[in-house]
Amino acid sequence: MTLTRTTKLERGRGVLGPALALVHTGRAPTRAVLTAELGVTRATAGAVAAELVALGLITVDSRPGAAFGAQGRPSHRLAVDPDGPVVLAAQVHADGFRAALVGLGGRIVATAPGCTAVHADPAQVLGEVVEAGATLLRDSGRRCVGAGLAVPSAVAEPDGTALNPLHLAWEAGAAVRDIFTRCLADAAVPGPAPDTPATGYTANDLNLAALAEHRHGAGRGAQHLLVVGTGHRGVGGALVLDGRLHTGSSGLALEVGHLTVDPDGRPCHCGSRGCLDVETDPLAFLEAAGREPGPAVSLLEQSWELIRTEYDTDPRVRTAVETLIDRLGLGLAGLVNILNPDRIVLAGLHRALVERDGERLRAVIADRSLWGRSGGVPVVPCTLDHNSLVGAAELAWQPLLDDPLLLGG
Amino acid sequence: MTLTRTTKLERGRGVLGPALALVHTGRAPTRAVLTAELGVTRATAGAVAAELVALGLITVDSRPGAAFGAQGRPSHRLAVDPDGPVVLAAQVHADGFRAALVGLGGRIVATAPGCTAVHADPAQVLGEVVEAGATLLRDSGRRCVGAGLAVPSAVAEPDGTALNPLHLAWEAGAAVRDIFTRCLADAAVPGPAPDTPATGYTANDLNLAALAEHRHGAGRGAQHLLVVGTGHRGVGGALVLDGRLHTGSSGLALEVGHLTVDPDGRPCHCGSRGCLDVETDPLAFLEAAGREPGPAVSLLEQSWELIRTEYDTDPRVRTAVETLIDRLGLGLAGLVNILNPDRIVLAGLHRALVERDGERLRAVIADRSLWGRSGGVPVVPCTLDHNSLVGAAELAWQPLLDDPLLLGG
DNA sequence: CGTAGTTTGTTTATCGACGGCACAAAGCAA
DNA sequence: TTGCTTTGTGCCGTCGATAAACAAACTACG
Repeated sequence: MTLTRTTKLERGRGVLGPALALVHTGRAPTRAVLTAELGVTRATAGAVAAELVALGLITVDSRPGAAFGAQGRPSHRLAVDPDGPVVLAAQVHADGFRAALVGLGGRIVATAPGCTAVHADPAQVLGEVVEAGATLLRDSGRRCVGAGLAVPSAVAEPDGTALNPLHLAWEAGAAVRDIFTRCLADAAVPGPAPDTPATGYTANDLNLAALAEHRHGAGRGAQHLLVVGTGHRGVGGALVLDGRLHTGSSGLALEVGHLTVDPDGRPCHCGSRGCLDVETDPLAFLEAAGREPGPAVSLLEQSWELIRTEYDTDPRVRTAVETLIDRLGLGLAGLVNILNPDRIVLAGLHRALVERDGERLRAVIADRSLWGRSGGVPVVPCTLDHNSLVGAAELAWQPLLDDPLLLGG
Repeated sequence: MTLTRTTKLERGRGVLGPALALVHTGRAPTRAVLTAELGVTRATAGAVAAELVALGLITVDSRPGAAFGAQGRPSHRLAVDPDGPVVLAAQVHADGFRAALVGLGGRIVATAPGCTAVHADPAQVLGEVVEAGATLLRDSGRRCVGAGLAVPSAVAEPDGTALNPLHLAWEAGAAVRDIFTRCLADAAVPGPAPDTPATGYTANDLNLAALAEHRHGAGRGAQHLLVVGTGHRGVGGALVLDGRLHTGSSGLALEVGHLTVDPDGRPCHCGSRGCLDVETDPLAFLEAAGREPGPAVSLLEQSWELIRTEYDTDPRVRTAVETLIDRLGLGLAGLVNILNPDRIVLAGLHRALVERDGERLRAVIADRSLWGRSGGVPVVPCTLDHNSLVGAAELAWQPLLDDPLLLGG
């Protein structure tokens, strides 16, 4: 008696994760492409796709007429299941927070507008954040398989503490990841395995923005992606290597804010002068443009608005843009010499700078980097809305992208 | 009739490579440890070890009395086979070159002393290098399974051209890897597969030194290893991430020589002032110590000698050491902020600096790096002789470490 | 209009690496 | 001695994946 009928649906454990990742990032529109990308046979790719469909993660559009292709038998389109599970993503920032449900493919399914709730106690803030997310979940009626949080602070690994949550009035070293995890358990937010509470994945917001841009935005396809950007104050960096966030040995890599870009520049709290941090952030821009800075929280919006409306009319604005581009270019050149990225994506105020005068920025980088003359790194603005939020969702998806069978296989 | 006797010796394709790497780096002294490190069952580990023995790569010391262990059944020692295959490793530098045969475990089996042969034509130099290696091979009568070359120049990927072979009188952009491969074919130096010529793996000497130190020297066990060091002139860096050399998107990463460490310092050919390159190399040291620099080629030896003999007697030497340590510390702090390594290994002149006053260096780094106060990165001198040579051998071993069955399975 | 050619998808048989388990071996501790 | 602990091996099952043949769906072209 050999009734070993366990095959067929149990297939593809090893390549199941990579296959889901390919559909998730839009790099596998059909099973044929999936076959090539995974380097497996058509049989395997077909079985894997069937398994992912059975798990409710992707769809195969088999309707007659939906097939497409130039020659030979047409393909059926592979896509993320729009009715599939979601993750709870959240971002806290100086203005308050934002919670959202995010599906595979980085699609934001529902979002609760940012509520103002700056409070010195992280447990209270994260409690409200999770509560808002849980409400979204209940209203949507969808299955939740994880949760991720973006914070405006360096996050130490592997303990998940926030080292410098300057804008949140939290104490340095707050155990954000543990607190977030506890809040998720209190609100009974489930993780990938049914009926077990979600782990509270947490990371720095710019790091997560980088991850999101790499998978769904301006960083797609880059092997060594460098992301640099400002928030309201200061400058942060992130590196995505071979598709994974590089956070260094203890989560503190890419603290690029204190590269010297002007030996005679402003004094910085780090003790040096002319750091990237104080020379290319919104405050420095407003000063260079001769504008009175408004409330700290909206310095970034104020700078954006200024560049958008007065770049062509006010020469001081144009000069300020050029000054910041020169400083930023110097800093990026230093990073290019050390990291040798194949693409640079800029966020925050820096995004506006590259949008306004990308040629000047690229020229400065090429001129000041050692090997710049031969080639030159592409420097592009980021393209995703809410990239930190989408990045937080990526963090939550990761266990499933590593092993989709966690769902219930 | 089911005579499917193909099992048993064909076992362990997937874990064979990692297993060899563990024995190669000395992290698997017994099959029991191998079992734990690989995360497989004892049965698999045993079969894998037997396979590696059959391939002639490792030995299991089964002699009675050679077993050891605290409790329970004693273990037999696993070791690299001292009579196993070797690779041809070579290094070219300003003084000439050195060729060697290197066995698994980074053991130098035979070496030809450096001959002086600085010539403007890389093909001629590499021809002599390979000839010397081939002679060593013939004399030893051992099986050769690959070849690696270390050059004092940035090597561009994936084309393998030398971008700045300053000390070799070669033209920039020389196709070193191709030339090396051709010389190997001319001399009939075999690669891993029998009777097929070796590929001429080539990389920067400091990068290879870093790889060697990570696998067999001061960098063992580090996950994020930063190596910085000088040659005769200039400063180079290298990063080993999760056991693999990180060379950036085109082989040009870790060009750390042009970090600014003294805004008022010496002018550098890069256009800036006070670069790490010109502030912490042997020439800068000799100047700071008030010594007349000798012939450029031996500036490093001259500096070493000076530190060894006059550090305790001549206050100018001590001051020069401290000055360079302060400058180097500033540069390393910048790198720590960007890369967040868990260990730093110093080579060349920098090795002597950390040996003389490591405390001062660590203090400077901790003081100038953002998160230095909480922890502090271990900074240690390199420990291997001829680490670039051993690193070149690692490059040659790599295909076999990825799949030992290349040998003839 | 029909046939050839091309590419996609599925079915079936089989392979091979590894895990599980039972058992044997080799030392130490009473 | 008799346990106890740890190491090493033989046997079989299982699971992920391949290979190869077949089937399907469309284009190109005479």
